[in-house]
Amino acid sequence: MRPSSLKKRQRYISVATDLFLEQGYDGTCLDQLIKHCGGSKLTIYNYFGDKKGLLKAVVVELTDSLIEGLKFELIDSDAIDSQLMNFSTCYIKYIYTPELLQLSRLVMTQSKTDPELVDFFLERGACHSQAVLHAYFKQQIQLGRLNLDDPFLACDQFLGALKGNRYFEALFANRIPSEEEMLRYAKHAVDTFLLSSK
Amino acid sequence: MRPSSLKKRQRYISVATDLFLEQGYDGTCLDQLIKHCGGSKLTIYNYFGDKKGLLKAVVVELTDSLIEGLKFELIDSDAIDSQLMNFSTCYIKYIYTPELLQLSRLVMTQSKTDPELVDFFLERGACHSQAVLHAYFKQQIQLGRLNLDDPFLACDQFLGALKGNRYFEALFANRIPSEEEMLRYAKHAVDTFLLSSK
DNA sequence: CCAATATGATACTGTTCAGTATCATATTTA
DNA sequence: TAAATATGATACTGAACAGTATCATATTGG
Repeated sequence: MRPSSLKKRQRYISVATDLFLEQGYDGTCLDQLIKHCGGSKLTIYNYFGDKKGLLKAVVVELTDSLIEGLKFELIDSDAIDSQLMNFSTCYIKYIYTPELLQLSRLVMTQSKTDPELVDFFLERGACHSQAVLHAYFKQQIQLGRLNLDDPFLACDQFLGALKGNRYFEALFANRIPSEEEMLRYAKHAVDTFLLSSK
Repeated sequence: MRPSSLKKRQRYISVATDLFLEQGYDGTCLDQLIKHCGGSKLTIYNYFGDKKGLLKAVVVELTDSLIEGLKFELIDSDAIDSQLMNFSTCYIKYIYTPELLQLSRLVMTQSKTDPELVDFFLERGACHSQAVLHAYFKQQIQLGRLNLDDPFLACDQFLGALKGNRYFEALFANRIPSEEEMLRYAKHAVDTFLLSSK
């Protein structure tokens, strides 16, 4: 690839992201991508191999970028209540990010044709979140600030509670709660969790 | 429609269910359906209008049948612990039913082209489960056996905890836990919940 | 500057498939 | 039984689209 082509490649990925998220994989044809970006099919096939390769590039890039949204500041001196609340609001905003919801639907449509893509997506999404929280739980247990029989399961179910049954309405029908509601969900989940683990 | 055609119509739905669940909506063509069932396209179009109509019929029938799996026996004299455990094991087996997972993926692929179908599916799935549990919670609160500030949210998050983060691995990648694991999940969720609400 | 190569523009190929058309045959109802 | 109608068998139409082919042009490294 030519040095001058790097930008063009990025632009393909960026526009393909918009199109795939908005119209789905099958709903997007490569001619449409070219209409937006210029270039030609030959170039796209040089860069990405085939349409699936383009999708993979889109998913890699987007998961990378979304994962940034899960970074939260942990102030050591804070009580566990506010630390958990901190994580939870961050997590709940993350899972309701419109792009993540669209991406989830996009990836799921590939579960039959590209299971590896689904695995990749889960690795960088659900599994990663859980690893972050799990590390925190184990730390707090060692510090004696938390008491959990089964930290892994506690983690799994606490994240489940944060999503709630409500999350499926967002995932399937794209109905996203207001930020105010998200905070309510987070608070309720944290309160309930702490009542059961102190 | 002829009286003698009712069976044939049922057979179309039944075979289409298998094909759609196994191969997806776009992955299934009507000629394939006819290969299995006999008949002809004209008949299919008479019965269902178009391919989407067939899908709708499949979803209606399958949600109806799946919802039966959520019936559980409630013994009044039982303690709330065992009643909740009863519901929870039933619920968790329900959500991990292979057909429901396949159906969920099938319906989600239609979120852009047929949002009404998605609403219908949510109504008969997630919303219905929540209504069942919510009714039970309110009853138990009135009986003074349960203490919840916000029964609706408690319900939402208890169902979320039962699903856990783990559920997404099943939904996206079709990795289904063993029955033994399901029972562990249910027990942990119930124990945690009761610790926080008594 | 020049050969090697990447790209742009465009047209083409081959396939898949929903939906339609046709006509002969079977079923129903009156 | 006869007219009306539903079905079966089959072929067809038209559109969509991934992937390929071709050739002229632009960019690169040596």
